[in-house]
Amino acid sequence: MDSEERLKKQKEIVESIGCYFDKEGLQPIAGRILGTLMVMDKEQYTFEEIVEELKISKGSASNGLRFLEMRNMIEYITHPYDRKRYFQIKRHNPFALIDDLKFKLERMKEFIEKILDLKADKNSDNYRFLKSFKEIHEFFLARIIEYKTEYDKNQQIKI
Amino acid sequence: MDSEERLKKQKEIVESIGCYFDKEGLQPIAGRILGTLMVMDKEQYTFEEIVEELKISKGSASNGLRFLEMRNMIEYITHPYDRKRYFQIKRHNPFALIDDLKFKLERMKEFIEKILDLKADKNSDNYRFLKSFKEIHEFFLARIIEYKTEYDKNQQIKI
DNA sequence: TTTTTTGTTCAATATATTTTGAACTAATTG
DNA sequence: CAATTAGTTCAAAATATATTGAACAAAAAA
Repeated sequence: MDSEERLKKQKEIVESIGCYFDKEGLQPIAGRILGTLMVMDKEQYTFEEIVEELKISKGSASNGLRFLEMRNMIEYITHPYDRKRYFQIKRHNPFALIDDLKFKLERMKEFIEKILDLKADKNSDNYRFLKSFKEIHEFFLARIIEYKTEYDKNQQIKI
Repeated sequence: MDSEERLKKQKEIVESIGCYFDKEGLQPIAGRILGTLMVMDKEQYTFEEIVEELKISKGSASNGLRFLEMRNMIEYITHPYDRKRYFQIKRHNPFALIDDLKFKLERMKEFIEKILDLKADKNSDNYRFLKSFKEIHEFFLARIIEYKTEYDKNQQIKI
């Protein structure tokens, strides 16, 4: 595969990643910025390079980068005697998706507990369903920590 | 706690569940409908009852109910000689959140494989990070099936 | 057949989100 | 000090999404 063909394919993936994250609740431009930082061979982009690469306004770039930074998806580094910021994907939370599930499970569990508490009929179909639903949440929550530990252990063996 | 007080608290939870699902990408009205079906003591609502309970237009109710049905979050049952549809929360997929994670992990894994494949430098920081990211995805994916099986086994012992 | 019930559909309105672009700031360079 | 660099901010425009309400449809009841 020649360099030009690869570049074309990479830009296609940037777009499809953009779409994906768009559906996940990112702004379209934020999705494309993230895609660019993940996919392209260049590992660090300055503000101005993002503006050029994606052909967007400075305002949008500023907004999108702040958005991604706040969501902990990117970060920037700086160099001495250089005011530019070099943006790159944040490389230190590979558990993001799993942590996200953990958060949702916890949140949902809280809701369900309140709901159960307020139900008049503790024998109703909804009561029983929600109770078993809560138990599944607890079951998976209890294991998420285990899995992380197990994964870390596996990693150490590899090293 | 008297009945009136309980009702008030239940309606509060309906609102907070509505907000939560709103952030998760549901329409505000859909979130409230779902909340109502989860929280209130009444287990089945007709179209008209939803309209009254939430004080919304018929169009919104029609739209919200269709939306929730398509997302497999509610269902309706009917009775002979009765044209009304009785809506209730869908009680048969307690693994929804977990299945959702599974889907996301699979989706992300596909993206990452494509990205890795197209990277020019297989020794770059991003390449190595994304590779370990992919491995975590595979690790958890492999376990999700196990967990379901394990959970089902636990349930059978209980019964 | 006419009326009522139980909805759906769709155009218009309301609301929220994204994006731009111009004006601005603060630091650095000449 | 003036000019340049590297952005941020914010109001306005563009776009997308949600909601309403009126008109409609299909089945059942009168």
